[in-house]
Amino acid sequence: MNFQQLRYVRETVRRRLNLTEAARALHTSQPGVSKQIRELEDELGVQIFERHGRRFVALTPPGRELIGVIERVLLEAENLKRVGENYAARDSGRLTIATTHTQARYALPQVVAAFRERFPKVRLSLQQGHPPAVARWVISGEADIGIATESLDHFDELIAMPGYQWTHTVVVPPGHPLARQRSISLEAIAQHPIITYSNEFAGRNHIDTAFEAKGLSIDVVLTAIDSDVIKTYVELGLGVGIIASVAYDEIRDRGLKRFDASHLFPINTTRVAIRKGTFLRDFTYAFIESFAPELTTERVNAALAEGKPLKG
Amino acid sequence: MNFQQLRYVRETVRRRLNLTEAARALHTSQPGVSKQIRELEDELGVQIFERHGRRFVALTPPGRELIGVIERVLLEAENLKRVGENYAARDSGRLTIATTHTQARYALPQVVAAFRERFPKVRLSLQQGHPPAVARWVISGEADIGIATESLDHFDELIAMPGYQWTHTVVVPPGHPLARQRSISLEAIAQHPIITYSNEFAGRNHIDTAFEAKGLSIDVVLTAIDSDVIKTYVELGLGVGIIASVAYDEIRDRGLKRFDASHLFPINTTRVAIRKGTFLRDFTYAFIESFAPELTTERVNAALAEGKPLKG
DNA sequence: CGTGATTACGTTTATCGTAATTATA
DNA sequence: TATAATTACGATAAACGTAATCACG
Repeated sequence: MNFQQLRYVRETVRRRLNLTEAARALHTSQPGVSKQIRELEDELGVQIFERHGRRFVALTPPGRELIGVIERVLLEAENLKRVGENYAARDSGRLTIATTHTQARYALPQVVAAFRERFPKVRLSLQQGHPPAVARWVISGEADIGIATESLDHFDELIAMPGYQWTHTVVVPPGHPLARQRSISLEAIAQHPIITYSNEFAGRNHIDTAFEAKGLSIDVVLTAIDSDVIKTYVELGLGVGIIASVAYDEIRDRGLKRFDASHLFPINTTRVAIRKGTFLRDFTYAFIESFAPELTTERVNAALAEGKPLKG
Repeated sequence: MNFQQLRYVRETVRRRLNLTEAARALHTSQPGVSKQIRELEDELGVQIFERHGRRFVALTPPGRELIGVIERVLLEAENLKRVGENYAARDSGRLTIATTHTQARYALPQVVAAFRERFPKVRLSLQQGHPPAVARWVISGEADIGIATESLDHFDELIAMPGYQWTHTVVVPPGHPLARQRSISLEAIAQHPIITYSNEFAGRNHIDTAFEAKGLSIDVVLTAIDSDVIKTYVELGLGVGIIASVAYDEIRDRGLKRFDASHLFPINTTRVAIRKGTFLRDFTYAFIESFAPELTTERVNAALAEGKPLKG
């Protein structure tokens, strides 16, 4: 039994039992993966994969149990490397943040800038996608931390910690009928076409539920994952924009009339997610704390210890 | 990085940083261990062991962090093997029970007999020692489960579950002054020499505290880890015996006068301990349940899941 | 000096990739 | 027939044991 065999099995499962894909993903040859998996099965004395002739069609019952343990072995093995790096090269390494557009564009720039100044040797990368993808990247280890407003707290494998809270803002172009009003209401908005975030993004749930609660039906003419896209189409007069308050820039967006909508839609909580059982580098703690000052190393560690029970 | 390297490091730590002993314990050569440990250190980029010249004198700070992770990796790797065996050979394998004399001699025989009948192919072994040793064997994985009355609930690495409760019995030889009495009191016992269990054994704590609570000083003339030894010396007239009730055999011990002492000393709880995070074979669950019927597979699993937080 | 870690080196074993083969949908 | 896993085999590299060396207490 060796780590390579376990990696092969894990990757094969992740690639939906396609051994060829797994081999490609791990930059190795298909026969090698095939042989190693067989040897692991021989050593453990059980089949992990159910085969129809030569095709992998499912995990066997022991395979289903094994895959959980294999994930844990590999997770801890990766932790070993991280502990090493944390001492060997305290201030260099790599930090991958999975997040959504709104966070990347409006909430993170200051944090990233400060981080780069403090840890110039750390290679930062932002992995951008919709919230379920953010969660998936963190779970698989492709990203170290995830930052998003939706869906991060729905996964057993993750620990989601509240980062900051925000509300929505309504924007309309200068000539719009609503632009003359002093304040705004859900009823007023509902009479116009709406442009806002796609499903599963940046508090979109909260927008829908707020209208539904008042029995209002709305006409969403355009959805985007991207506040800038939304603002662009609002400027073109396509509708009323509902965006995150942070996405309104006083200077750059002075062409748009803004209404505070914090009383109209529920408050949104943007969360920071880490995978349970992961060892975090010192600079990862620093990044999290810089993003959300309440999330100190101690508190993150406490959350990590709390959430530890993976599965019996 | 491979499992062998991790095993070498773990064993070296267990052997108090003596690499030669570690090599011997793992049936391999000293140079091999030396080289592999160095290669692991190179790969992780940190020293695990602090060396004075060529001697290992301590764990370095990263080493202290690594050893915990290494233990977990290897624990999970052993779980992989157990899962495999659990399916490959459902009813054969090996079960090692660490326990004390009293349990082995009086509480376990029926359980063992029933177990052997149900799982004839499982090789059973009893590892006998004092309670701290029992705990140590379970923690190190040398034993699968531990059964003892003392000290099992003092270890973070263990999950200790209440198995059964028992009380003490006082025994005296026929000619003893106390033998004429109908019942017995702590005050009466304290006037005679006492023979009972060694420290840290079979509720010895409870015996001492009961006397202390009444301000009685006692004269323990002989201690043993072994109820049979105690009874033998009581028969010889050396003193009053205080033993576990289960250790009194109505037939074999009819030469001794017995007093129930359940009202004199606190109730003792014998616990079953398993190491946190361990995968248990089906027959291990069966053994535990046979020993303590309330400890069903479900309850043991629940305790296992509860206790999972190892360390952040 | 004895105990204990490291270095040197040859043997053995395991791993990996290429090419050919076989089986499935 | 295209896709995908297995078998065969040769090249490469890793792991291991023996013997010799070096360093601390």
